[in-house]
Amino acid sequence: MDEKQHLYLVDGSAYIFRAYHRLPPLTNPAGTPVGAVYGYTTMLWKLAEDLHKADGPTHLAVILDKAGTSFRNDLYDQYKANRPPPPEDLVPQFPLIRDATRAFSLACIEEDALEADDLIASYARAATLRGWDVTIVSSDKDLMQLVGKCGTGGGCVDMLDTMKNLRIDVPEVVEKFGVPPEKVGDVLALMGDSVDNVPGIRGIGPKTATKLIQEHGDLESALAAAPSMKPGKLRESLIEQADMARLSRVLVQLKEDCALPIPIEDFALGQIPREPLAAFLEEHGFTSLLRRLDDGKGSPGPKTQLNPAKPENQAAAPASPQGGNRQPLPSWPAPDLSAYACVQSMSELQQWIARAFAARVVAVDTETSALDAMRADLVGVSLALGPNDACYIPLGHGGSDMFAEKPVQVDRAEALAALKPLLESDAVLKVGQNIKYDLNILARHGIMVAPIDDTMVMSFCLDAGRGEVGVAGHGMDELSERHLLHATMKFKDLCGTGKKAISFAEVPLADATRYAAEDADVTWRLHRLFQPRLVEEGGMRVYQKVDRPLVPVVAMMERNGIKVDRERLAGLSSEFATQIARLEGVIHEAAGMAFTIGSPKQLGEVLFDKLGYKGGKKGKTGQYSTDQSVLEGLAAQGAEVATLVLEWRQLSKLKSTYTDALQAAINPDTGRVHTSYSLVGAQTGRLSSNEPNLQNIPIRTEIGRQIRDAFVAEPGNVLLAADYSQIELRLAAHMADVPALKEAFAAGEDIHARTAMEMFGTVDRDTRGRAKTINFAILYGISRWGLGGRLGVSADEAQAMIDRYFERFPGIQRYIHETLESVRECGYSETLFGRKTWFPRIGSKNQAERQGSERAAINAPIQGTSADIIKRAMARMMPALAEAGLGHVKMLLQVHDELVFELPEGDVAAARPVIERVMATAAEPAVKLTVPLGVEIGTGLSWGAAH
DNA sequence: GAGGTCACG
DNA sequence: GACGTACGTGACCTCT
Repeated sequence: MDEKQHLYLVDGSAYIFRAYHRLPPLTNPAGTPVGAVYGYTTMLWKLAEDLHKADGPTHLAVILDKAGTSFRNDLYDQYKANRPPPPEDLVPQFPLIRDATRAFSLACIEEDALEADDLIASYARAATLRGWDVTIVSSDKDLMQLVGKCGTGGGCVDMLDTMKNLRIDVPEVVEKFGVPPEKVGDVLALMGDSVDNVPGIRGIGPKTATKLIQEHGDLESALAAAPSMKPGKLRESLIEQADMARLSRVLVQLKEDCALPIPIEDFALGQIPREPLAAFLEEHGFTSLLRRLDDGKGSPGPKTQLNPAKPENQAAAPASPQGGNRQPLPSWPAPDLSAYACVQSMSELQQWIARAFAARVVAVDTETSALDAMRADLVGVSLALGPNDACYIPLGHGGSDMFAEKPVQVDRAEALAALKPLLESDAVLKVGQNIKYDLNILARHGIMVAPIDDTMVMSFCLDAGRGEVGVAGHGMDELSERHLLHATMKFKDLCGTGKKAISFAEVPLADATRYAAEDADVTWRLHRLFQPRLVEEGGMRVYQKVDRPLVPVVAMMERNGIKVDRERLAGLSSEFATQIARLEGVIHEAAGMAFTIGSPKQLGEVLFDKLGYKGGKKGKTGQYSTDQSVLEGLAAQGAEVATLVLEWRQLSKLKSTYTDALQAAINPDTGRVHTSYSLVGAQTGRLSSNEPNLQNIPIRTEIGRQIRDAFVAEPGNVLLAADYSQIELRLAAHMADVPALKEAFAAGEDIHARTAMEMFGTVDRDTRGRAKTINFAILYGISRWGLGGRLGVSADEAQAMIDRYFERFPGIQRYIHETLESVRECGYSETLFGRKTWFPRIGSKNQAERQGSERAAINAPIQGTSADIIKRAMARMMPALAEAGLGHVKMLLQVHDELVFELPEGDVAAARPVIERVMATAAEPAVKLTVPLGVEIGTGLSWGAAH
């Protein structure tokens, strides 16, 4: 008949304490801490996966402690008396443990006046008597007394420690206690238990207790033998505290005859139903588990941070121009620069590290000798654990002046070795302001910092667009002044500027401590402010789902860098130089005088005053405009000089910005060019690239394209470029719900040709080009004058085209109207993933300003959604490649709708479909698009050849 | 430091 | 009646 029954008894209460201390302080979309719940959920998941395995559970119940006292308190009023209250952020998780258990449709047992251990012992006994095997899921040492117990029916007990993935049977117990399980109670009675406040015998620890029981067999024999022992402390303790030991023996004895509230048959496991489990996983943002549930595959996935899954439909917060300060400041003391510690010994450092482990959240900042994360040397590290509770650890001060005395510092390698476990611990959240920089600095020292939060990125998810025009608005100095009403020390005041500037390594320790520790302190405080705001204001979703996972990915791309062919660039530079010199001569001759061609002012005067060409002045500065369109106009009039100047400008631009600058940007250590991406640079959520900017390498002209050929792969490798095709138009078709455009994309049509057909009834080079212009005009927020100017038609004609467009593509006009209405009402626009961009000037009385904001507001959801999608693709890319055995493929660059990789030529065939799939499905499962995302992939020995 | 110009998506 | 006319960036140059 029946196969062997196997009952799993899960010690839930003990588990969540361990999970709490082992996992980072995660929160669910509602802001409730759920780190321990997550750990608990994954543990149940693992057990459920064993369901059909040979030794897996046929029956399972979770046993929980119920708050209150037990019979042991009647025996000993001090029992568990000195147990500290559970941590504040664990308390709200207790009820969620029951929810989680119910979500798995599992039984959950708790009884007043009974401890979980006693219920477990009683159930274990009942089951073994019936001949069932029992596995106790716990690592509690008290429960080890039960291991190996076999009932008359033939069932036996073992234990399973899911965290260490360890089976505990009799040999393991013997290894731990030196005695078999039935003697464990005697050992425990002697050694006591400080956590439960079981007294034991003072002065006797595990070693002595084990030895005594090994020698004498059991507690009573050991106590009886005491008078004949050799005189000493041990003998006296045993005699004097014999009663305490006997009391302890009773306290540690498990009660095996409790009434069983639910019969064991009721614990039978079936297939775990999808609901209510899916709803629970979704509610708490356990999306990786949710995905596995839907995949129906059980392999443990990557540990993911939590993501909200709910759309944000809360009422919009009133728009405030600066953002932030609506809530009162917490009652923190103002930053006190004299309160910070300078850590100059390993023992002090060890104390800070221990306290950081206990605090579980630590703000971290690194100080370096320069701003380039790929070249700078580490000079020091600062940590903050709370307001004014911060320190600076100098590691590389002094040294440039060989006569000056070097300040006392801990050895850098030793300090980093001590910091590494903290910085890499899953259980401690590391908070930084622009932590990507610190990630890169520390990665160069072999430390892979995780998990992280970034206050700069958090600020961006809250307040993008809110700062003054042209100001990034997410720098620490600004955030401190805006949110903490505190002016930070300025780097300039410490190190100076320009030629007189000194390295941070030369700053005296006292000043360096004040500056560096203040940064960490401020970062810690900002984190405390932003965390609840992200939840309340609905920014958590995009932060956790899109931006935070991207930080380490972008850091890695920056470290990867890309190889450029220096000789090729140098060749182009000298070619360009020759041409420029030749053109200069010709231009000066044509002008009849020598002048600075690169000066728009001088050029304007030469063209319009001296040579007498017709052209308008421009506004405020009273200066002639000489930009490309003006010069092209002159050239069309037959002005030879204009043509020459255009050519000169192109070559000067290419030489100074690219062929010269890129050679200088090659890192001497790596031989590659490492850009730096800003995650908060563009209001819409796009990345930006700087020093050097690798997002504007020429491609549109043949002469500029040669520069792309200088971006190359290492020998044996190729570059692979993967582009989203027309992603913004596709998103516009989806978001505005335009049937004709959606059909065209679904059918894989040439979208500009389709537009031309709809607009003009015919497709040729001319109408397709005009249609393309109109399509872009739509994305950018259209005006009749703007479109007319671009197409070279009157505003009235342009308006007629716009009307026709709206007619042929219904949905667009509605989208524009609804977007603007919503922005006027809420103050911000939103992407499909919930990224907000604020438009404080949408209601401006200045028409130009207001209309500018309106155009930007029409564009932001589209451009921003596109940015969200490629960011999601980037975050998923390396895990997906690694799963396909392609973990060595390097992701190098992102250019808004393009990703560039470097990989061995032989791996192209394998990598191509993975990259294609990750990019094409990047919106899922959060957003279901009604248009396909097209991805085009090319490879070659150079970036130019990969297109 | 501002303004003009132009490289990219 | 004038405004100034496409969205988003960053780098380089000149001139104050």
